[in-house]
Amino acid sequence: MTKTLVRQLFRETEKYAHKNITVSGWIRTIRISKSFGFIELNDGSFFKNLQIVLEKDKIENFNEVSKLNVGAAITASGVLDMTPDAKQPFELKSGFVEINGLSTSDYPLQKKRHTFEYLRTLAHLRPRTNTFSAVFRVRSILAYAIHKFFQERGFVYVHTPIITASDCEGAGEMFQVTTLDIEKIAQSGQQSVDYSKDFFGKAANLTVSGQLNVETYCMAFRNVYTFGPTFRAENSNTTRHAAEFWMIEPEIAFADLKDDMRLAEEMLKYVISYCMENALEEMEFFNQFVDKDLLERLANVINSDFAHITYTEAIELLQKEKDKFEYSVEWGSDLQTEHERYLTEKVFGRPVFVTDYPKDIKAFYMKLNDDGKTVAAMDLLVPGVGELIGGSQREELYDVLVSRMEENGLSPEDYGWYLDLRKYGTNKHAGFGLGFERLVMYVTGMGNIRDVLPFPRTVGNADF
RNA sequence: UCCUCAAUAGCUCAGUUGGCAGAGCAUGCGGCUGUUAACCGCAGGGUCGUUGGUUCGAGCCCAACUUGAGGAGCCA
Repeated sequence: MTKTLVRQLFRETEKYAHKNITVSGWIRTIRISKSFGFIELNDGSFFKNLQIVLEKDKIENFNEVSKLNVGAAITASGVLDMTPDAKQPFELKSGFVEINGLSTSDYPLQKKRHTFEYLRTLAHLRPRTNTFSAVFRVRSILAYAIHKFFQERGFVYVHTPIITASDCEGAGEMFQVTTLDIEKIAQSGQQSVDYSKDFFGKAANLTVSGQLNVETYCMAFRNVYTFGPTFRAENSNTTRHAAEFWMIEPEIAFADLKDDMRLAEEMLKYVISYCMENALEEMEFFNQFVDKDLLERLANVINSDFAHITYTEAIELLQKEKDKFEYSVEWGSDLQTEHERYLTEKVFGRPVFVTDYPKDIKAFYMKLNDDGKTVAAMDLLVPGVGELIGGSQREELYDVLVSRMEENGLSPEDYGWYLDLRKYGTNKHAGFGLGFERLVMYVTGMGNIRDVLPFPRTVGNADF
């Protein structure tokens, strides 16, 4: 039996109108009267449901079907009827229903609104709800759009390692990876751990960033990107942080900070446009039920040029408005969340690049500017989410990089392979990191990172 | 890690000044010939997060703990 997908019915309606079709899916709602009834079927291929009409005298097992619970899996055949005057454009007048899998009366998803907190406890069932079906289809489409953007421009996709024995990169607390029996070590009472006995012969961790590794491939392929999981063991409990998240890190050779920002802006506009064209129904749903200004805001992002401001200019601007802030603003300290949001939401009302931060609050590998005080770094701030992208031009001068490492308390001998890149054919290069979940949040309007990760891992929570 | 708030039926919530534990939805049964979170009737469903305290009496007041949420820091 050839199955028709509900997506096809909506996308190529003329082709299926008045024809006999067979569909399979799960019951979202069921309404039964004495001699007829309706089933809303979702087959997973499309955001919207197909209404199936059941008539007692046309369906052999009507009584059995009428007792089905929400969540049951069925296969139904019949004629696709056009219903231009009804709420739905068409419906399936069913003549045959096969029950594939029953559900029970304690099915936890009701035909009503649930809180996101409750649905987080049902991570295995929540993709069956409207909101999460929309979120995770958009997540998939966005991931594809990112690959499409970079591949169309000749970027090489590099798989940087998940496990790393590199010393700290200053990007955050790391999860240790070990095959040592820690219970045995604890019981033995020994004072220190002999990592030479560990799997890799030294201490190893899960990666906090693929950047240093991908820079090596940048120096071979010129334009490269990573897109993979990243792990941070920070004890941070916010709507924007997870212990396991996905990051996109492009790196471009023979390029400076301006090229980097141009790339970031083009990429963001590209993936948002792609999503709005390819997830129409989902985006409309978000605009209606999650964030009323979403489509307008995203259209504004696509059509306007991003703003630019240097860190120093931003500090001057914020100092004039200091009454509005809880925290004071001083040159040399990092911008607070309230400052970032004020800049992007109130001052500019669109995405803004803040550039040239003081070197002391940024990473060692960032390009030292001619003033000797700032580095060629950029953060892209967006309304609603805050920092979406962080990037920089990299320090390409061997001696400067070594002294920057020493200033940051790192031993250059631990980074021999990284320094080699400055020894053999160094050139200006730049890159950025984009938190994929923050992008999904920005595009969907969802307010909590736990609701854009299929199975979120946060402090104290690794269920499912 | 810090600050604030919350926890009552399967879900979403109400519960007055400390005095009999409530509603809607869901569930079960019955009704209904075009429903759209269908509708109408009836029924079942509770250790009020946990532990302790104050009180004649605690869902309500107090303390600690647990869990969750929001904000801050850290960051992507």
